[in-house]
Amino acid sequence: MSHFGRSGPPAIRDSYSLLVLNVSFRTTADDLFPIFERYGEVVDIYIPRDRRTGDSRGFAFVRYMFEDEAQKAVDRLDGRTVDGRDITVQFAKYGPNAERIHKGRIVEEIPKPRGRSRSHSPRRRYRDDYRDRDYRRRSRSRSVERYEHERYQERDYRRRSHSISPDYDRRHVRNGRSSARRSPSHSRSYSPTPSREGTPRRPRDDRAPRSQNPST
DNA sequence: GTTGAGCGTT
Repeated sequence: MSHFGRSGPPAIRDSYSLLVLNVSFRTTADDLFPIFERYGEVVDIYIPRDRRTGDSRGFAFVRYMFEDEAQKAVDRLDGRTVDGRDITVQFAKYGPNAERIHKGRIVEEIPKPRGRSRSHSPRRRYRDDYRDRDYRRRSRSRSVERYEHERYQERDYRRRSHSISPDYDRRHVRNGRSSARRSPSHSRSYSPTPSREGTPRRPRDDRAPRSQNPST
């Protein structure tokens, strides 16, 4: 019983999740199993891996059945040296579901949030406070900028990946420009994304200025 | 052969 996740992840609601950071890139679940298993019964261990390379991202998730064992593992394994690197063990959380997760485990269940409790709306206060700082505009603006930047980098990266050397190719075109004309038909096939020709260069520019209605 | 803040299912 060394392979976890092969048979599918166990019940999350019945297990505590621990996040192990700063682990080696070559560290596997089998390596962490005997280490975490000593402090409690590990129900599942999962290590996210890159879809491109297939290597581990450097962190893993370990699930315990009881919080006592999980807490002990965090206190014992946190800061411990594994595979030559000092790992960081702490309780994990499921992103947006973190609200329902406490100490890596779901503490509250929200089956039907339909009931609108006007008397109980503590979250609304946070929203108001967030808006008061006017950070939403700045935050979104910056996020968009970063997103555009990442997209550009990804596109450029793929293009370069297609060619061995962009400089060489560019210089080659300068000298042997007729070479490209020699095979115009093949030039089409070399296009990685032929559909991009008909794609507008500024999609967000078309919907931004005209359709913008801040006050409704 | 490399890297190092983070939050998860092929």
